[in-house]
Amino acid sequence: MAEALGDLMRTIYCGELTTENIGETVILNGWVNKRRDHGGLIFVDLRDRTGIVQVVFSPDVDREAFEKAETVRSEYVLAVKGEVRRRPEGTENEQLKTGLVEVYASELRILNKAKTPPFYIAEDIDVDEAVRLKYRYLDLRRPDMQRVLMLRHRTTKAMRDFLDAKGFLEIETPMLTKSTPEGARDYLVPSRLHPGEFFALPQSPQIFKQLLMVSGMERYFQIVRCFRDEDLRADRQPEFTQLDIEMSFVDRERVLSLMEDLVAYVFKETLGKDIQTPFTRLPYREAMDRYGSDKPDLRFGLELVDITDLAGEVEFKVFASVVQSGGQVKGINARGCGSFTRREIDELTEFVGNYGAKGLAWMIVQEDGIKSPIAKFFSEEQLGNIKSRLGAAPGDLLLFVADRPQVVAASLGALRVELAKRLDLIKKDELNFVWIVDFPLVEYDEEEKRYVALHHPFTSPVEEDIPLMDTEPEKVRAQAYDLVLNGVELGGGSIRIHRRDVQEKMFKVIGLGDEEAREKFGFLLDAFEYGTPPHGGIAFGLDRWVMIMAQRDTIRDCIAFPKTQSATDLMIQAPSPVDKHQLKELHLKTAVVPRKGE
RNA sequence: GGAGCUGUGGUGGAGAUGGUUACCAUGCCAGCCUGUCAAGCUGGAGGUCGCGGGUUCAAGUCCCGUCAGCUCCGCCA
Repeated sequence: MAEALGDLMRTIYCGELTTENIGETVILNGWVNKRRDHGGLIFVDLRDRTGIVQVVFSPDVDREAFEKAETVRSEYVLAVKGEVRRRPEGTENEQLKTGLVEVYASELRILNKAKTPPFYIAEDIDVDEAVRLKYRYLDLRRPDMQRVLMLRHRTTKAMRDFLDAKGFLEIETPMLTKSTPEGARDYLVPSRLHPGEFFALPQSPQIFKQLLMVSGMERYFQIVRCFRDEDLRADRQPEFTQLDIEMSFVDRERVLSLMEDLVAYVFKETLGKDIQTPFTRLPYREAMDRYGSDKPDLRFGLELVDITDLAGEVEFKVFASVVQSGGQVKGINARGCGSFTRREIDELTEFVGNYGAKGLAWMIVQEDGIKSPIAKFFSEEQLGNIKSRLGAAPGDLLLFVADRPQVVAASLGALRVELAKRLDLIKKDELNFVWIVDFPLVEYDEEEKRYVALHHPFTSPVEEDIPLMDTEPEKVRAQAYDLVLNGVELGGGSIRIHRRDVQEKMFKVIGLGDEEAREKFGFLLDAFEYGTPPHGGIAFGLDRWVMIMAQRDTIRDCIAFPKTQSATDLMIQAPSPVDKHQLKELHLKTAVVPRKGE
């Protein structure tokens, strides 16, 4: 029997009650977090999005309210009117923000009943994520989830405030747009009015924001949904949100420093943290050499050390042959890990195997020499050189991978992070920002047998490298930059190509023929002929940004209604088959035989 | 496309070597209880072990397949 809200509209939020309110008569609206029935006295913890306060139902105060309270259960929706009183001495609850007071209910309306929820609505619950996702509306009732969404709100608010103050305009771009080559797989939307043709959902508003620069908008931003039909990860969802930014008449330094100000402003406004600027700038090459990653976590050391030159001289065949065939040998000094058991080292070997490494050579440094199955292939002098190169001391464990540079980087880069986790070297509260700069413009794709853009095909090469585009494209540096925070790629951008001749050259390098370029990007090439200012910008992954600020392990926790790893929504059961008529209208036929029962 | 982990009442977990009514906690329901706060006490209901097949006299437990969730590789300009 749900009752009408009537005049019992809240006068204050549960979490806001303090000793200041003692003596006041207040009206609370919220959910029953917990009911404790003592027979002659009932306590109800009432919860709204601000917090919890204890409501007392006593027949001495109001018998009708008390009797109604006996029927109340968890998650019932209530309106309560009552007097705020200081709790009797000895019954204060220090764990509750409002624990010094309680509300004596003089009137209760049960606005709605509730089924027993499948899990307790509280912080730190231990429930299968699938259950949480199926009942996401209940999951989001939990205070820690609400806090993340509030933080997300404050983050976007701070972004908008900062950019507005700096003269940026928030402009929307189309969701129904055009499929383009390069990049991720598109989500396609069939066109009803144009049989056999499709829109694509944007992977990013890249081209539109550049066109807005041609339009003379000068400074643009957008908090915008992007879509990529690729496999998911803890930090990758098929639809995610970017803070997208573009500016005219700027160079790289101008963009980076303004973005540093933005980051500092947002962290100050949301978390109250002071961020030191400018951020470190680390060339891509150096990041790969020292950390084996273009998104290194700089909160700890464990840097990769190149011993290719030393390894080429040893009798150990695995090392020598790798070096001979143009590979690399690099190592990490896991300080103080000399006590690792054989089993632990085997685990690490298996770990690097995931990244293509065929093995993990190891040496334990002891007072009286080196303990290692491969030590016998090395002379004393060679061992000494390796030790000094890695700065090894007794008690250290040295780990080596010999392979193609990509495999060495991937495996040791990952091993570095794994070791840091195992050794607890990562300071959880540290925020370590770094710009990765001087990316190559293109890299050779073995599968496609052509050069592909490392960033995207609109990234400007460094001016003096332009001539190299014809001769040694892989040596051309791009005016591109990524912002990395604690090993997570927060965002990336570049100064764009704004000259038609350079853009055409770029298309040529990546093997995009004149005709295809014309067909796919003709409008862009045309636009570039009408007075395009030099421009550049960046896009940040908002979900990842919030994830780090909220110290969560997955962006699913920072998105109200996320998808599972197989890109489904467990709550609304999407995707789903559609009606035959819908398909017919869209001029579509599926090649799949529907499963039984569908 | 691949590797790994997980799947037992609503929820979280336990169930050596295959063997009688599948255990514990919590939640739920009922009763008692006027100061609790993840209240307490007493009693009760609730699962056939993700699904399918196989081995066996007998399977939650072994085998095969499959589905789902998560982590990772590939992929993600």
